[in-house]
Amino acid sequence: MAYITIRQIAKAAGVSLSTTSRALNGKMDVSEETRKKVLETAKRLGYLPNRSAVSLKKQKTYTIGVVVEDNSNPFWSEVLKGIENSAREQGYHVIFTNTNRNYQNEVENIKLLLERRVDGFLIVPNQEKYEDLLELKERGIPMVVMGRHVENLGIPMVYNNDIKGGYIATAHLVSRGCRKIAFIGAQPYNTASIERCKGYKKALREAGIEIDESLLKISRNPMRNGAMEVENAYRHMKELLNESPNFDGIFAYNDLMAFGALKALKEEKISIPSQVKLIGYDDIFYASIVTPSLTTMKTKKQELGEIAFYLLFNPKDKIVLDSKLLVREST
Amino acid sequence: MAYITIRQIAKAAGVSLSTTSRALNGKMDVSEETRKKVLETAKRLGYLPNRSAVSLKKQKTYTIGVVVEDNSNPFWSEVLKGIENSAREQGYHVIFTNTNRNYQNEVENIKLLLERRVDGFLIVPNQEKYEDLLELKERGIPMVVMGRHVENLGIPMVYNNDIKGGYIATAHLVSRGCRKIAFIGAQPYNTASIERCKGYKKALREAGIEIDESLLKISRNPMRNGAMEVENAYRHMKELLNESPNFDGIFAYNDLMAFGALKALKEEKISIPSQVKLIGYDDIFYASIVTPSLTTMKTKKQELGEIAFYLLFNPKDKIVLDSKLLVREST
DNA sequence: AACATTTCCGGAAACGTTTCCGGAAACGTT
DNA sequence: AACGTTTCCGGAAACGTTTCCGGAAATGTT
Repeated sequence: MAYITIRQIAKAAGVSLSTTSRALNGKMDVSEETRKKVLETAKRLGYLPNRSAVSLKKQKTYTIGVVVEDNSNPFWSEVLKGIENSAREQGYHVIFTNTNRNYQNEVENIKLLLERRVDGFLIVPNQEKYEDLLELKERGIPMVVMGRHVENLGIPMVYNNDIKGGYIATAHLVSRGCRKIAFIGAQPYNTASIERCKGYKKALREAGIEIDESLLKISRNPMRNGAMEVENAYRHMKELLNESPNFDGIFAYNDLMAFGALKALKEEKISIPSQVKLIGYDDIFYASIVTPSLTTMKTKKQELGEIAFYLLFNPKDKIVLDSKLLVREST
Repeated sequence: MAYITIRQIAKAAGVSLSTTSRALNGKMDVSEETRKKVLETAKRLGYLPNRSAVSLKKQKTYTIGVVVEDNSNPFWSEVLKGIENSAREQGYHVIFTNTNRNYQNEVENIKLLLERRVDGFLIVPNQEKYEDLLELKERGIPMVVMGRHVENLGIPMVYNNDIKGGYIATAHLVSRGCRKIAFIGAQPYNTASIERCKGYKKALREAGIEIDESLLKISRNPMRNGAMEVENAYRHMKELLNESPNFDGIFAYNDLMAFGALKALKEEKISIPSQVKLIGYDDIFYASIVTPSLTTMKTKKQELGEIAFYLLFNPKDKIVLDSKLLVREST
């Protein structure tokens, strides 16, 4: 039941507290003989250092806090996995928290993680408000923004080259013969969505296709989780089918939204890819499972997490990742 | 940069350390007047209690450790979400760790969480070895086993009624006219898989169908993540199609494995549900997305997590959850 | 007015570590 | 043999809290 303390080891091994500590921590000021004795009794008694005490003394918790919008979204699950892998390698633990895309939750989560004195923050900001991040920066706590491109904040970030990705995706649809391409976006403040849309427009311009605002759909509804993303895209698609059904291609913000579009198209018996071509973004695992399998932009997910962790202690301005076109049946 | 301590508040408010602490913690031995003064200065200085110090003193960390096989599996993602929701409500944080179904990782993760002095463990044991759990129990630390049925360990658990679920799933296939039903299982030591198989056999016996061992597939390969589950099921399916292709129904251990089966069937141009009917288990979100949409046993996922958390501090022998048949296009 | 009770407060110890500092013993150098 | 170095060790303070305890002041009781 009760944990063994360093003091008990000291007594059992017949040496002082400080010597015990030094022995356990591999410091130099201790003879080989006593070190062995201490290590042996520590093992025998089943000693496990109390990290709270160590943290208090060393002013370092070996814990990092992650604030993400929705961990049940497979994209973020993968990122999380990358973070956890890197963290474990370096002796860190991860406390992760969900915001469900709510600013107040974000603020609250950050506060609680500050009480834990985490050594760093990995954050996906999810509103257009950044006061909380700036306050964090003010405190001088290491932090990095993941998956979003927020300029002029002076906070290190790692994100996708979404403009380029959006461009490639759209150009691919064009190369497949599409001329009336719809874009189904996320919330208006989501930088990834904004930039994918920029890339989309660029590709259209280059192809000499006029941009049709009625084919642009931006989500204004909340999207607290993956199911709601699918649902939103589904609704957008239904609207589009009513309002201006003469499109021949769809670029969805991400795979989840592509799935929603897919569902709507299937219901209307519109065949893919012959009548309409569809491309998603992220290449979450299920993109290869659905029928027709989804053409998408493959992003680096675990790498994103790993790089984010790395950046925490080796800050750079930003690292931008490229995504790759992955052609499947839907285009 | 530096954090405010209780001592600084005391000085700023002109009261003693102990009074400050009492004021902040809502203890009774402090007048309304001084309490207000203390609270106000604490707020003004931006005080955030140091949880390491509190933990050390109170011998309680308000942290629980979760040890799970693979957090990127949507089933566990949902469970995790349930855990996190309950935990946050009660002022707890969650540190979760992945084992990738490796016993050594499990042991290592538990050890590190013990160093953190977590107040409780939520565990998905993933091998047939339970020494580590028993040792944990010995220590008297609250723990509960999730999603697995391990008898005679004296450890509280919450899991699915898999025998019943397997029975219902199989009976459903029978009621749809299937007579030659294959079972695609997980690893031989996975209690959930074992019990679903038991239910499967029971349903067959009751229907007067002889059990054909050649239609039983148990995974012996590692399944470190979701992709490998799909892959394994895919391989099983291919084998089955070679060895004894005269089946007309498939019961897969879970939805991921059902997806793998689906893929193989599609490749062989076997039409579902007309030629072969397919049922999965769990009702992960993507079951409704694939084509044909997947009939499955809907399990309580977030509830599982919530109950597991509840059980930690209100131990019962066990809680068994029922699953519900959800008929979709694949049967 | 004397006493008992209640209300409020401060001092100090404790939680389990790490680390600074000083000193004893052993060794090497002349 | 006297000195300076090196090696090893223990005492004690500190990290930021909570809580026990004793006591002063205020209040109530007769």
